[in-house]
Amino acid sequence: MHACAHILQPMQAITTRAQAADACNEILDADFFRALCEPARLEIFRQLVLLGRSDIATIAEAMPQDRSVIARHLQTLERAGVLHAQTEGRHTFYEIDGPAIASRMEKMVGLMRTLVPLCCAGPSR
Amino acid sequence: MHACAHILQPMQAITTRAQAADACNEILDADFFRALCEPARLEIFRQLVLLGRSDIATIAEAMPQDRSVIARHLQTLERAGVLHAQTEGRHTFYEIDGPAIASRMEKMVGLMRTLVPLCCAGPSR
DNA sequence: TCTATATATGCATATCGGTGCATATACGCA
DNA sequence: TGCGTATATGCACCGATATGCATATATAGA
Repeated sequence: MHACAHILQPMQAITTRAQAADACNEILDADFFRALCEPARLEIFRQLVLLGRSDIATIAEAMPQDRSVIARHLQTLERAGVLHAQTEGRHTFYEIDGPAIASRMEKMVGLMRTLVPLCCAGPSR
Repeated sequence: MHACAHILQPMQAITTRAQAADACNEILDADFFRALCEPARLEIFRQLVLLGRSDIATIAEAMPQDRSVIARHLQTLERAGVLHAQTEGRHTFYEIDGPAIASRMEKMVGLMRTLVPLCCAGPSR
């Protein structure tokens, strides 16, 4: 079992569809996906890639929407675990939480790989 | 370079934030996330885990919504690349496209891991 | 303390999307 | 061909949400 096997396989083996369905409830989070399904929020994410850790005003400069709208989108992304927020004086700085996102998505990849032999290979069998 | 390194690293090295931002446009698809952000569609996905390849009526039996609603959700999931559709006579069968989802998410994981040293470690530096 | 700035929030509005019903279309079967 | 079934689609309704403006709150600096 080599170094990154944890990416491909979940902690404890899933051998039945019922177990896989339970794992879906644990791993697939609607709020996480909802945070990333909005073009405006995806653009904010991209701006944070370009700018690195930045405050709201700096991010809003690169976008057409009102600052208050950007501030709310940033809150949404932070609550979904996509960004990390840090307040310093009057400024609130946001930063992409890359490790957290990668970790969540690794679990999803592991789940999908588990699903293949269980339910992606023809009818019930 | 061992077997699953492609999961952790993108095809060609990304060394600048501008390149990373371009990669975001390629890899992060709003439609894909939108398909999975709706609880009803996530439940359909879970039903397909439990049932395996099934037609619309079978899936709809396990859900409170009207069949037409389920049919539309299935179309949405199929267009987003989450499910695979196959019509046989009067029936349309849907199946989770596990390999496709895993492949997409692996790219996302690779992107996130690339992002960490570029823009998740403090302000512009 | 007073002022300017950064962010947060209440509110109204417009758009988007999920839902159900009615209906159309397509197919298998007698 | 005629009937029943499975799916697709047009339509209207309604709740959720993105947006912008006005305002409140908080903080740094003079």
